[in-house]
Amino acid sequence: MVTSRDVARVAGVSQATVSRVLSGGAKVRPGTRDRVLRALETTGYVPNQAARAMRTRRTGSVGVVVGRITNPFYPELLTALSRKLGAVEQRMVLWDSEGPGAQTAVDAIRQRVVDGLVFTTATADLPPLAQALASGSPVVLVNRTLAGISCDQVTSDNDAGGRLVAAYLAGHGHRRLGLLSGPRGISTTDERETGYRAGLREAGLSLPAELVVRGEFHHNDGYEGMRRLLDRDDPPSAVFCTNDLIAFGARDAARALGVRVPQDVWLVGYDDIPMASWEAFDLTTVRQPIAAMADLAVDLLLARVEDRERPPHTHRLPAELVVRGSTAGVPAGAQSSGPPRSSGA
Amino acid sequence: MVTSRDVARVAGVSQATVSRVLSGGAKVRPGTRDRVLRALETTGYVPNQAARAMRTRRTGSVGVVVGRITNPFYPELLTALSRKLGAVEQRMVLWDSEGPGAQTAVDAIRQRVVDGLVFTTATADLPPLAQALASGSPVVLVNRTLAGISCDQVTSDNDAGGRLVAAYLAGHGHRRLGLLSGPRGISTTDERETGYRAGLREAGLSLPAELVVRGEFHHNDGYEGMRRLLDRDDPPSAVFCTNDLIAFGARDAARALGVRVPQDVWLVGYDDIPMASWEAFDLTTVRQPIAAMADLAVDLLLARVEDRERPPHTHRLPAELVVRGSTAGVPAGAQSSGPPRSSGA
DNA sequence: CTGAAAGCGCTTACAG
DNA sequence: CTGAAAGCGCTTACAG
Repeated sequence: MVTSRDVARVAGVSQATVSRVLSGGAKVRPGTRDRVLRALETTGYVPNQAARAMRTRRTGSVGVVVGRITNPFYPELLTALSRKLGAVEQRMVLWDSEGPGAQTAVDAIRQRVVDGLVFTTATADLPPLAQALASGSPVVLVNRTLAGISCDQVTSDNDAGGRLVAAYLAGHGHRRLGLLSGPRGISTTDERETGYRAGLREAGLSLPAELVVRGEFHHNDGYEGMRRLLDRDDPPSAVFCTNDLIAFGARDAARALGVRVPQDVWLVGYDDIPMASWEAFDLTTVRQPIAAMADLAVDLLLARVEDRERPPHTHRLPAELVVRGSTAGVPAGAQSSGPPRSSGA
Repeated sequence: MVTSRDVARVAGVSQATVSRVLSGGAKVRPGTRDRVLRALETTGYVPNQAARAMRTRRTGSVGVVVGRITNPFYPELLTALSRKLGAVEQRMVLWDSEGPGAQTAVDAIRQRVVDGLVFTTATADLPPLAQALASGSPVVLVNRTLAGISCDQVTSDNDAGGRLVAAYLAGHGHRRLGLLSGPRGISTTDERETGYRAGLREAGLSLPAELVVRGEFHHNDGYEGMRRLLDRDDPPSAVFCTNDLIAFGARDAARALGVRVPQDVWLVGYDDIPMASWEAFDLTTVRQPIAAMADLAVDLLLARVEDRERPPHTHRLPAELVVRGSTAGVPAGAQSSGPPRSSGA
């Protein structure tokens, strides 16, 4: 393995000078620089990152904690984070938040393996996260956020997204509305639900408790939840699912029961993952600005690595409704259209 | 930040003794060990990984290069790799093979950021991979393999998988068969196609050139390819898609054209990603042993990190046919059933 | 502008 | 069994 000392010998300079040429910042006479550059070339030198990290206290790596890789939203977010990190020349060290991953990730900051951490699935009772925050480690939350903690956070405006859906459905004459969601206590879906309820209220509608079904965030939960709604004597004419995966399950349940979408029931999801546009689902959904969220999260984290004292902020980026075939109308307000036929299930 | 020197002072021993207690291997008198252990506890010491890496020339991290995160197979493989790496207490540094990721990953070995690299999307003309192999860096290929290179490789037996599909379809009376695949030159799908052709040949059947459509590996490629097959006067009665994503696209195309699956056409995929079992697709497919592949790949890589001279091997793990609703029969041989009605498209 | 030197925080021969 | 010391490969004051 070739070291900066080897390069120095070839260039006929001191090892420190090689380091200066590499760093770019320091003043080096052009002739000297050229000799070093040539020596760098001939030796094929690559700096030892471990040594550099020890001296500079910067690893050039960022930790990312993702969960539920089974939800295709996370691979999307992961890709966006990976792209951004590559663009700012940072490496990505990845952990799964299921299992001991979160703790290992937090340890990695103290071990000087990463400079900071991006959490994508923060929950209130995540001890490792609390520990990281208590020790002042650079941490940013993206996607899921946590109220009342001092930490940079990035989310899309889930409340506004839920309102968009409510306004859209109410604006198209729906009066009997359902909700399929995940467990409580998760910021994203809680906020979407809150916005949805608020939007319905403003339209003079309410969300009957019997038309709200909660499960986990899997396809099967949407499937079972939708069955329950459609098995009723008084099923909803439109159902909002707080993420696309649940909506896919719901769509499949409707298919299995012979209930047509959108003729018999409208379906709206949330996330706009790529599958949402597939023919099988053709799902109206709320699109999160994933790339912008990832970019901002990384920028905030790196800023905090440089300055741990900067005041933390929570950022809510706007989301937009994407209308597809699972609802049969243009967005409310853009054009009027009659209410859909009520469900025949 | 607390160092091993701080721990030593608290314990009243030398810094070297702290290091010995930490390493576990060295002999330390029980009383001394206890004092160090207590000091470790009270100080909350965490070893600096950068310093350790510099001394030991082991980073405790493995690089993983994944591509096409848009194909849900890769998140599955990634999860399996992540799980295995966690189990052997290795960190995962992730790069996307699209863009400069592969080169950055290879550089990371020389930079001593990772001890070795797992490639999941090797292709013959990947210069960074060639470079890594030429320099003798620890590298293992999983999923996609490359013939004629000296490197540990792990794949499922794609050839046998393709044969399974051919035997199954031929055994159920299909005589006019189609193939939807990706571009040539990728080991996985090439081998599946080869096996499929061989299996058909053995059953006395051939694969007409006009019933073979190639695209990329996206949903839309399957969609367009299936349209072309179904638009023919003489469409196939069964179509093998060399991965599930293509099969989903094909399924959606059939749906759009009003062609029923499996009544009008049988559909078989490859991978058995979780979505394959969703109602919308209910896809007969070939299941790859992803966890076993990931486990083996990591074991091989770590073995090579310890001994770069060990002879490389290519491992092919068995795959199995999973029968679902996109074909209307139990596996050939298990029970006889008549041929399906021919396509009405 | 450049070199000699210190030091980042460990591990591991080398003595004793 | 334990300590003093060397050294992994860098960066960055400190002199000059």
